[in-house]
Amino acid sequence: MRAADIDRVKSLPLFADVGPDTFRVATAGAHLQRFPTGTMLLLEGDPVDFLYVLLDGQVELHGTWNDRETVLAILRPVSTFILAAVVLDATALMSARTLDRCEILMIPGDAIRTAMRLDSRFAMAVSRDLAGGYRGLVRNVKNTKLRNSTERLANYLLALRAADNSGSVVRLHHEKRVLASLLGMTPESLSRSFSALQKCGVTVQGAVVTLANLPALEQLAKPDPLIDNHAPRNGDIVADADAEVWSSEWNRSESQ
Amino acid sequence: MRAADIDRVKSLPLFADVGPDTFRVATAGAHLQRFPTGTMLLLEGDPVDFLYVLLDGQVELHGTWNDRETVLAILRPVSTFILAAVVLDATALMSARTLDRCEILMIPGDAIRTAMRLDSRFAMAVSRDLAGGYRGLVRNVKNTKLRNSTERLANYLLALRAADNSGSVVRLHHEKRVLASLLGMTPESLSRSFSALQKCGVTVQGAVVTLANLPALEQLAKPDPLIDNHAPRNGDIVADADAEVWSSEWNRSESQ
DNA sequence: GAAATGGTTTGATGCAGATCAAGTCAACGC
DNA sequence: GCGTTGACTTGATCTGCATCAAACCATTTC
Repeated sequence: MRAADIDRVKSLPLFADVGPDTFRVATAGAHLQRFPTGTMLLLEGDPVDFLYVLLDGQVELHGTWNDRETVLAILRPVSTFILAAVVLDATALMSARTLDRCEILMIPGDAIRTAMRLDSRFAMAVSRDLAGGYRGLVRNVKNTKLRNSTERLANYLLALRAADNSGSVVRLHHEKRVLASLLGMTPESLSRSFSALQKCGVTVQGAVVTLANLPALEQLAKPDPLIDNHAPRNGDIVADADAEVWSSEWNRSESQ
Repeated sequence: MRAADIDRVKSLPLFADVGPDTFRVATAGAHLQRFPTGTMLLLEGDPVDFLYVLLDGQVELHGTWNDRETVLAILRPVSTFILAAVVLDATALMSARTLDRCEILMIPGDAIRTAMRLDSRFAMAVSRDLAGGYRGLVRNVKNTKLRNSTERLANYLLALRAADNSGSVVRLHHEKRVLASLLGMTPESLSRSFSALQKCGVTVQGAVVTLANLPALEQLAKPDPLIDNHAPRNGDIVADADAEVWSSEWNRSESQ
């Protein structure tokens, strides 16, 4: 593992707060691995032996039932996943598949649990990570139960814009069919939702989306800090505690 | 607080593993309170100052957006809620409302965070609790995204049966309109889903539901251990680790 | 360059579930 | 008793989204 990679791992919220000794215990036996596109890293139902740290590429988490499949989250570097299963030493509830060539650090679950036992600061960091992931999922559930598909898309676009702090042009980070499943709709419906947003100044060219009329888009989307983590708090300063920082997608969607 | 109540709190997974000293720190300044039916304990957006432990009665957690409202979970004793917000010292993402007269222990968030810092075993217990809650929500998301409303109802009934290990007669624990919202449908649709299940031997009389043809119901419901926490693991012994134990509802739906 | 491939869009149609509106039933109060 | 209230059901209708099918378009492959 390169020194630069070690720094990137250390800079994760999960490890930011721990001393070098705990860091050594936690990452004992960790190994870096590269995977080609489309690799199944983990199948739902499998026992989970490692905490995964995505350093490069994209990973999709999905679930299946009765021949149906749905995308639950898409991860981008640097993020950890299946922490919850590691903490409980349980089997995976979601499958993980690489969407690109990926570079992933795999940390034995035992090492994580040992480090937690030895260092309450690390255990607290794990708790904070899990709490943030929990709240991300609560937001996700509210999003799907309270909004229709066009509203979800509109808010997704605003969240993208906020995350990449881009101007009026945002780039989609993944294929539209993947995005559709993530947003809980079919590719056809996504396509039609995009056209429905034309009246709010939204135009699409491949992966490039132009938001020409932000006020109109926001009026339709009605972003809400209690659902969309990017949305502005009504008042004042952002509390340090809300370093929870992430919605159900991309970066830091702590998983399982 | 009565001695019996202390024992009930101690028997929570969150506290089961900790020594008497940590328990004393954690519950310092805790006070027991009674609330009438329909009391708003917490409004989404409010800062969360206490960890709540429901000792008696039922509490509904719900979320709102744009004049729409949805029930996210229903808690039954003994369970804790809003642990995630307490850990992060953040504002609530869900509102909490009593459905009955309730008896609730309120533990200052500071005390919880202090106890975590002092005792890594307690911090690990918090992590396990949050991890279990996280996985409950993952199951919930899979349930809503992968199943239609009749399938969700069928699985709900099977879960009820398993939780109360009742025979072929189960009792609904709450009003049908609340159940409908929890399952992500309207009361009218719930009513029609119940009639749709008649062909699987399901009959309803008020809160009493009779499951006269379990095999048929299961064939429609297709319960899955990766969604429904009650569902039988395919093989052998249930791992201790899966003491995660709960789906998104009733008991132990660790919240926020 | 032609053909094949795979993602995306567009159109026509169908259906699950929401909405709107009565109607039923039980509990409760005066 | 009788009327009120509120939960639940039933029926008629509407609509958002899925499904099915074809067309489109960019890449890749030979």
